[in-house]
Amino acid sequence: MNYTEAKDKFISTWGALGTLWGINKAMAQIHALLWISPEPLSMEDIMEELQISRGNTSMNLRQLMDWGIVFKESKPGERKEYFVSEKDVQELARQVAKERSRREIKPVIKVLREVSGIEDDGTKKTDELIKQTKALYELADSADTMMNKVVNQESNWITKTLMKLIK
Amino acid sequence: MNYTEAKDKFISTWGALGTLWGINKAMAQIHALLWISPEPLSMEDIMEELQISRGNTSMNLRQLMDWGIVFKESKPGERKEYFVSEKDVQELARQVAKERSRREIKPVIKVLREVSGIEDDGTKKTDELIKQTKALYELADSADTMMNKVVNQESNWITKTLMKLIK
DNA sequence: TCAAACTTTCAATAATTTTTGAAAGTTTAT
DNA sequence: ATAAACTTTCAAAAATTATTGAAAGTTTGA
Repeated sequence: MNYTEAKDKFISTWGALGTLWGINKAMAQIHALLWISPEPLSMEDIMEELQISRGNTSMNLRQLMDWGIVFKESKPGERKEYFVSEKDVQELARQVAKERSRREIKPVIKVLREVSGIEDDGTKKTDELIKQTKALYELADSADTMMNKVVNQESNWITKTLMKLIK
Repeated sequence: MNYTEAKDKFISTWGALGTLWGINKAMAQIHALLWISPEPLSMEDIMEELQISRGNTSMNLRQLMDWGIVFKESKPGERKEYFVSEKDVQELARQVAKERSRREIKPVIKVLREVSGIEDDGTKKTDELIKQTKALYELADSADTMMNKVVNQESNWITKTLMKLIK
């Protein structure tokens, strides 16, 4: 496998993984491209390399910036804007965990707390609803608390902790 | 919030979370419905409650069974088949983690190993490709190893471990 | 063996999501 | 103030994914 084959394989695999996890393909592929690029890339560069439109590129770069894993960079004396990705894998993981918690997990936890907190009328179906949503609430809340713990630690805490758990 | 409101809120929230994480809405909602149902449900029951077609119900029940989180149950003397979900939250988590690892994470790890293992021709772009995909490989591999550790422990290992980390 | 009761399959259709591209918007240099 | 260089927006189109429903398939009891 030469450079080009490896690059293309990485970009398409990352795009496919994104799709599987609810992230659109273009967004994941732009991230992959920037992740392995030693230099900042312009919008033109990205459009050209991934064969996608200007609008698509613009919208997905905005999303990546909203997620805090891609940044704008201006080269002095140039009108064009360039983009770079966060290059540290731990920081990438922290940022993704933080955003998914904030946008997706926390709102669900809130609903689980509300639902499991309804008044128990003593019927079997109400008992079961309360019992099962409470169990889910407790699991989700522990997992989320841990994720946020991770997010607020220094960058290599993850690795150290995982290593301790694994061995 | 009464029983019906709480039930509907739980089912639609679970469906929406599924969608966000790449799981189809019907599949997530069928799971939610079975999760809180004190009794096994027939295909008719599910179609009726969620207002979805027979075909859709059948296909998504199959997927839930493939994931190992829903089971068929036959009531003696009845022709119809009934369905129940795994009721233990830890077992649910283990099973989902195990399947996502097997189907989605492991294949990506394999690609990351291949890509990061290409011959280094000493160019800046090849250096960066290798360095960045290797970092991703190491993170993904640690995370996956931990997940599988979790999967192969007794059911309450997760809770104990999370508790240790959080406190 | 037949037929009733039930489930699965799958081609067609519908719904949703993504992508495009051109117009509108913005910034900067003169 | 103008225009060139660039980015963003958004309605329309395309692509993808989910859903339907009827035909085919299966199982069971008589």
